[in-house]
Amino acid sequence: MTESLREAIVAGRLEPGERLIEERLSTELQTSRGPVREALRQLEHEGLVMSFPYRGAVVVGVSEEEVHEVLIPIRLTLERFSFGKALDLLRDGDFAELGKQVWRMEEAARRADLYRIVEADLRFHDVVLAQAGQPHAVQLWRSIAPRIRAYFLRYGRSRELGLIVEEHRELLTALQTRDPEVVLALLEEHIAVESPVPQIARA
Amino acid sequence: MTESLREAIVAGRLEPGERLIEERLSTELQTSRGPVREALRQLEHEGLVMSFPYRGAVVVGVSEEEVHEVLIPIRLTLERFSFGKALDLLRDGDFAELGKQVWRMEEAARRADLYRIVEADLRFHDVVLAQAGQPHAVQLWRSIAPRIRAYFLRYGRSRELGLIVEEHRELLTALQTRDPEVVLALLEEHIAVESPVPQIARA
DNA sequence: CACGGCTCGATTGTCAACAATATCCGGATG
DNA sequence: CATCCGGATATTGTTGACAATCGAGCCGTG
Repeated sequence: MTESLREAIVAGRLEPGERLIEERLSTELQTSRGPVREALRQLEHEGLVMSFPYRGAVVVGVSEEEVHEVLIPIRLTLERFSFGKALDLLRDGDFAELGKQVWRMEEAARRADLYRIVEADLRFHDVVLAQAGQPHAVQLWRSIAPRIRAYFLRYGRSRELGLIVEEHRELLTALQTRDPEVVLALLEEHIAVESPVPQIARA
Repeated sequence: MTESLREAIVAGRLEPGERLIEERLSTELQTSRGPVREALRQLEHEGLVMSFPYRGAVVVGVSEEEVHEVLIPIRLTLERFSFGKALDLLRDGDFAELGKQVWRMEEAARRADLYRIVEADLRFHDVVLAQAGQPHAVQLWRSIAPRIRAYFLRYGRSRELGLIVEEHRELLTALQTRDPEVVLALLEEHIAVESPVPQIARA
């Protein structure tokens, strides 16, 4: 139910700046104000909404700059760490799930369905993150992922959709080797391409 | 009110693993279950608590590894970006507030009061972050800061307390020069010392 | 006409009762 | 004796009513 609100924002049906009134939402979503409040808090912590005491909540956008300079670097930190941890913990069922997401991406790429590609893309990463057994990393991942999703959908990258599929296919086979070197190298590159100017000072 | 719950966890009066029952908390805190629920959600998004549907909430700890490999690197990303942004935006009032925090740290260092030092330390950084005008950066900062606080208080660093004060004094004067080079160099070092092994691959 | 205070409508915050769900424990059963 | 089923209990999820607060518009006053 918080899901449908999130979708409305992420998919762009609700514009940044738009007010979210609890009572209106509760009637639209066929529930009472309690659950709506919790949903709004959830979205607030996913950075999709900002709220102020006694003044309500508004939809918030993501600047390209913050995506590249904050969200993507944080994502890299989280994934580097978690993929390394997950390597020895992934089981057959997980690989099956990952394969399923790659397959979904294929299907979606065939139809040029950006929405479903991004969905499967993030789900792929979520599966690995979740298996790494690092509570704070998952928690933070789930906090930033929706914003990245919103950004990808709004400013849909020009990159060939097929490339995304291919990269994940490679990532999956790399994971199956359980070799940190290979996996982290691929991962780094996969995420970095979306972050034009890494601002790490070079000696 | 969520403040007092947070304090109890951060200061270690509530051990990791301990259950948090809404009704009990609501009577202790002289309020009803509604606000308690919201507080628990807040703490969940600060990573101090984990909760599961129909099964309640428990206090969660922070592993040293996640602090060094996840929280501190993320903190670095956030502060590098935000300090740069804030440089041109800090006003006299802000510098006054920063000076006040340095003064508080002095006082606390004199008494070897780790709690108040950490409090003023994080407040110092919050002031700058808040002025940078980057909503996602502040939001994420406020999400990770409490865990860092909990970690510092629990595994109080061995570093000389006086050093912390000195570093902030330098940081403040650097900020007043509004020179990015100087500020970022100091900041990088200040935060890095708490992160023994930066895992950035070096060529 | 500008401005400060006041009232009022809209909206969020709080509360207490009720519904739904999970866990624990005892008893029947193979 | 182990195991599975069922009810009792503890706890969370939901709801509707009430209280507190904010912001806009009105009105009097300088």
